[in-house]
Amino acid sequence: MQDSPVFNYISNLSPIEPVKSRGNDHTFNSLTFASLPSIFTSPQNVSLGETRFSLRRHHSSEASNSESFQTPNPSDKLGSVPVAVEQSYFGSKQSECFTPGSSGTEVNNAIPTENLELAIELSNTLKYSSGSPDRNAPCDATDTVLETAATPASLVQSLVHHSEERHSSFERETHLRRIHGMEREKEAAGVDWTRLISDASDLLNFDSTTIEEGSDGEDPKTVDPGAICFISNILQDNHDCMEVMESGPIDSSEQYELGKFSNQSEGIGDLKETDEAPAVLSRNLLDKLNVDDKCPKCIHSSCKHSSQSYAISRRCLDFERAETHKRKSICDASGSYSVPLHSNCEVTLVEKKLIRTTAGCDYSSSRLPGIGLHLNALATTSESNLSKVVNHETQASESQVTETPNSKISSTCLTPSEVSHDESCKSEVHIAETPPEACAPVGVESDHSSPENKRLKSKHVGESLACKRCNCKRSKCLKLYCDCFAAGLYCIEPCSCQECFNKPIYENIVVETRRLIESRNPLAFAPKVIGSINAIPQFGEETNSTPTSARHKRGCNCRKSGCLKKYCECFQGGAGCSILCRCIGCIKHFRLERWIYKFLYFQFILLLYQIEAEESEIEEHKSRVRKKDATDVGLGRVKDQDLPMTLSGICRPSGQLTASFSGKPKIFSLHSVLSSPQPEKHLQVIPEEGTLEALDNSCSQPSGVKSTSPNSKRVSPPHGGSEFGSTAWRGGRKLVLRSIPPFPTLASPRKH
DNA sequence: GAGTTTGAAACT
DNA sequence: CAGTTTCAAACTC
Repeated sequence: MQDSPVFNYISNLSPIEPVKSRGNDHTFNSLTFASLPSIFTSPQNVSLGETRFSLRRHHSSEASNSESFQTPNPSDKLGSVPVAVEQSYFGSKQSECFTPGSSGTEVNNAIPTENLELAIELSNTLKYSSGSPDRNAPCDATDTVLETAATPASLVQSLVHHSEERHSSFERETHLRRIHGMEREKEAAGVDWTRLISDASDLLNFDSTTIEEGSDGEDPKTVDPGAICFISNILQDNHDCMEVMESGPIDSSEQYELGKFSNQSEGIGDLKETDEAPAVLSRNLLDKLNVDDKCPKCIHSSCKHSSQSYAISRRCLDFERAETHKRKSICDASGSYSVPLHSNCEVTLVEKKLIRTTAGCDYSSSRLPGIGLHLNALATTSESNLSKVVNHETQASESQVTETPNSKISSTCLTPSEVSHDESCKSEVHIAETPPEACAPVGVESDHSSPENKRLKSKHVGESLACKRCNCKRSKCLKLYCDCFAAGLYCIEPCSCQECFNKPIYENIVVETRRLIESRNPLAFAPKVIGSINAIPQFGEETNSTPTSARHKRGCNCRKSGCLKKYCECFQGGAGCSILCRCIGCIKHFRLERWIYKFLYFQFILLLYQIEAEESEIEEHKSRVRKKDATDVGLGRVKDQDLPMTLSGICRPSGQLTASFSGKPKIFSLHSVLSSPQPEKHLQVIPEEGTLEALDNSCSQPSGVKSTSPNSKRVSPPHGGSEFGSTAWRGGRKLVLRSIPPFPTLASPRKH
């Protein structure tokens, strides 16, 4: 094929020049036009770049870790993913009850770095471990993959525990060296580890092409949303799992956790909890991540645990820091130890425990009176569920949930994601009880200096994700403008809002307003970013290779930001833009678009190839006809088959209308193009300004047969066109690439 | 820190 | 439903 003159001709064309887009700009983005060879790349090839990216990221974080270990620098951003991961899972350590000015500062700086690396290792490893859909059990001893995952996991556990115990830096270094050693082993493992990274890159499915295309050698921190997406993806997997299991009973492991922790909290005390917590963290994290792909099959505890952990993690983003902040206060007040919380069960129970144990001890002067329940949770709260989950605290729970104006609990920090969880996993309702400080990011004191708040907020917004600290002035925090209100949260002390009505004392107003808004838009308070690909079935997406892909529920409408700034809700939510987006100039648009580009380009090549073939055939036929005409001159006989310009000469029966990529590209009729329904707005073929576009305009006749003259004579094509134009008119035929069939039919060629 | 830009939400 | 206004966050200087 490559030796054919057609290909030589095609190779001389240059139809893939960057084109000026029009209309829906993200539809035709030159950046996604692949070179010819890449047309035939499989989705796996697409992920190669992601793999490279992931590797790059991996090494980058690795280097950063080493460096950070030697010279702990709290201001070091350490890359984007690490920050998010670290802070989501290990952030609580940063605000432990270190004595100010003590040597703990150094430890405090170093530990998160370790955890950071561990988190990366863990995420990659566990993602890998979840990559096999055949796995039924999380602890299959024969699964070497899982073994690979388990080893660093145990190390993580060990390390976290060590860090919790504030071991010496030498010991930490030893562990780090062990990790690095393991990593080298894994790298030596070769293919499997590469797959792991590749899968992890899929996990980091925030469209890494942005980085690849736009910035070689650019600082990884530009991909902050990826960190968010990373977490979201992890969590979403569990969310998916949770959805499968949403109506299941509370499983034994949960009860076990509950009971265990309850026993701890009741029988052993804070000190014990402190010692156990890091290990619990590790286990929970591992369990959560390990169950990623088991969900469809498992009816076991891991799933429930997973669903819990999802909420845990999201909640950890909110709570851990605040929790430590609160605990710090407790420490200051009572001298007790901090209790890192990493499970929602634990959160709940320890929350309650703290409430109980600190009853009468007003550890936070900033607490607001009122209920601390998410509004959605309020609507869906079931006493039976409450009693089911926390039957040992039924009384307290219900009283707090229903109405506790004098409760020490005042506010809620359920994330939007949890809103959905409230409905599907009502066993978590009890977790809604949260102290108001829960929304305050760690390290941010609850002062009211608005600018500082603002700055710090922007600094930590990617870290804490759901900690809304609004600054509303006119909306009274009763409109969706208000992040707190939109997230279903009451405004709390760190908020700098004015004339705020989004407070428990105005509960009726808040509820009523919510109801009003929900009447207009039932999904107004739903999570803006949904992470499951199943939530938005999309054509062309590699559903098999992409486990999850966060998407904005409505898509963005960005025009100027290129969807690369936080103005973009997709970007902000760590989600790649999707087919739902109406954004203009988005350079990181959903991979579907790239798929379309490739498809169109391939179509175009096939079309040219066919034209060339037909052309030679026609020329041959013409020569024969001329000879015949020479003999029949004067008779004026003109046969229809002698007119290649008629529709019949161009088109083929629909049975031949195939865009099949297999077999010889013999017939790719324009019939489907010409007779296609109203072309989709953003699927018009506009490879080059002034060429096809002009053709498009000139060929807007629905029949598309104007190329035949009234007297059945060939119509001379216009001259002087571009390469494509000349091609389009070659042989006296006008090629009308007015549109392509609607994409769904493209996605399923069997329909043709 | 003030002013500008941006895009979602709200409104018409 | 489309266009406009309002709003608050993000961003710039």
